[in-house]
Amino acid sequence: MTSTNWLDPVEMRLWRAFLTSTSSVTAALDTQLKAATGMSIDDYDVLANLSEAPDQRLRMSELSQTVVHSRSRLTQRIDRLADRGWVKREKCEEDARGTWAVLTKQGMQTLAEAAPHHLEHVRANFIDHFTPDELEVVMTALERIAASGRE
Amino acid sequence: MTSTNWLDPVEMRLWRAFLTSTSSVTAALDTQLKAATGMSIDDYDVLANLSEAPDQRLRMSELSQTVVHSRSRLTQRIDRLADRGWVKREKCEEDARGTWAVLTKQGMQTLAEAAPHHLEHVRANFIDHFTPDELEVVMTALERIAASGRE
DNA sequence: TCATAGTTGTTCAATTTTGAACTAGTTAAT
DNA sequence: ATTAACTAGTTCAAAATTGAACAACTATGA
Repeated sequence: MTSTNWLDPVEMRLWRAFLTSTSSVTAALDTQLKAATGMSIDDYDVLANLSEAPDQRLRMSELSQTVVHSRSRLTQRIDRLADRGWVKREKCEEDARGTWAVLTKQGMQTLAEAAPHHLEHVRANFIDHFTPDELEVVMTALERIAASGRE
Repeated sequence: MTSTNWLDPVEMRLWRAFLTSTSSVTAALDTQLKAATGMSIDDYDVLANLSEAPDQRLRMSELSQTVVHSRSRLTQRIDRLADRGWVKREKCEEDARGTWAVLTKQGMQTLAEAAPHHLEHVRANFIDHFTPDELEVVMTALERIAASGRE
């Protein structure tokens, strides 16, 4: 630990704004999504990531990294999504320890129905608050942060 | 709902970066804070907000807004913080329905010990990844988002 | 003044998350 | 070839969160 611990006022404002914007955007979208579809924002996130993966499937461990879930948390989320028929598990041939999480037809359809509604809310609660210039800068910076978390 | 639902690629990257950076920064700091002090990042957030409030106290409802917790979630967090002796409740004179959450001496001290360590991690995981220019832009934008959530 | 509506905070049961322990399979090194 | 170390995913009990229901109080307005 160095001695330059303290945040100056601007840094503190950034940090606070990050914490608060994070929580409030997530909470708003979660509420809206649950009301409209019964799924949480984390459920949506899982389905959306699977839908874009080759063959609509990802290994449990890779998925757990991209949605930033602990392994057990993802196991149980996939259990619930499988109960609803939106996702299924398949054995992994290349590595007998592994499991694929696979988006089902029904999951794809549910996602397709949910998406326009949800993205509209993403716009309203988040995207529309940026100017085009800000959008570029914030995206670049947050991508750097996100990447640093994967090191 | 309008028909301009879909996000263009840049907007989508911003949204993804926000989701991922959010989760991974929070998760990293939470782990570090728990290891060092036994408190979660949400606990820290409550203590920090109380410490800066007049008289080191806030009404439950106000605190629940600033830390973006549901009322019941805050009730139970304060229960736990009170069990540890870091916070206490006091009846509110002006409004007999109300309760003050008050930071105790011991809570103040615990926070003071945790802060340098924690803020160092906030730097390492978040602040240090921005250039000075970005910092300004991102702060302004995220403050706008945070404010929109309080409307 | 009285009723209605709204606010504050808590409680409770159901759901979800956490984190350590575990099984099973793979990799690497000697 | 064995062994040791590592990785993938699940299980389980404890802890935390959710959201609806509730009791107590305050504000509004006819």
